[in-house]
Amino acid sequence: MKKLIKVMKALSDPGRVKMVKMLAVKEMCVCEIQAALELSQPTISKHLKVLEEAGLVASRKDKLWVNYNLTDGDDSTYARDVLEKMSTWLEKDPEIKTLKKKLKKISRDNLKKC
Amino acid sequence: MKKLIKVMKALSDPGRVKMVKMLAVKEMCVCEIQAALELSQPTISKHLKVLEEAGLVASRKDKLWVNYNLTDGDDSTYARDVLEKMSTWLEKDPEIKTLKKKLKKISRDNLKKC
DNA sequence: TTTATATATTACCATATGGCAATACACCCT
DNA sequence: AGGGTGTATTGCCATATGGTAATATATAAA
Repeated sequence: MKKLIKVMKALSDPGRVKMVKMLAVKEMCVCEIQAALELSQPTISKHLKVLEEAGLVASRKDKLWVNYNLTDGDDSTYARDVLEKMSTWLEKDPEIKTLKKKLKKISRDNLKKC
Repeated sequence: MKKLIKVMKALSDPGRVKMVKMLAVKEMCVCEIQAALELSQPTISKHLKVLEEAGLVASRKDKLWVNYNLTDGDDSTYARDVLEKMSTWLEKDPEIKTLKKKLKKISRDNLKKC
């Protein structure tokens, strides 16, 4: 039950939902996510932690960067099922579409400062 | 997006999740739900409203009683998909199992006062 | 060793949420 | 009309949540 609640709560925030939709496209570091959404760096970090603790997202260090990606949902049935649904949900949502376009132009290399 | 958030938020509370699992078994009025969970009547009403606004639950008046039941999720894809998943989720959860047993003994007729 | 950069943590604030008691409303039944 | 019962609403409180600025930590480069 607790795990289900964590998954649901994790996806109860627009910012976190956007992050999941973005990470479905590609692995991203915190500063890239920050450039896509307009939230402060600590806020991004906090949200990512919530997603991580719900078993939806995992991180991998690469030198100075921490790359985040979606898990395959092996943490729980809930995580797996919901991630599967998330891959179809919001595909036609205008806000998400715009976000995905924006994503193409974002790379850690063209971010002067993270 | 807003609708998705509402669905997720609605299922971010253990009490509401329990209500959904119960309503999957049978239609129930507020006082029956109250007898099953140990929460005050206003709290139950408030939770049901949240579930209703997420498109997960609907109500039907029968004289003095208001019977609540699950919708078929026609409000949104999210509601439909999540309700479908909810029918399999938590089926082995001990707390839910106990609740379902308790449910058999609960009828508005053997509740002295609602 | 110093400096710079990417991320995480902390401290703090404003708002949202979940809980209840008290009250209001709606619908019977005399 | 009046009383009884089931549900909804209101008002209030404690805690949770989402946000930021400031700071700490970690790694790379000079």
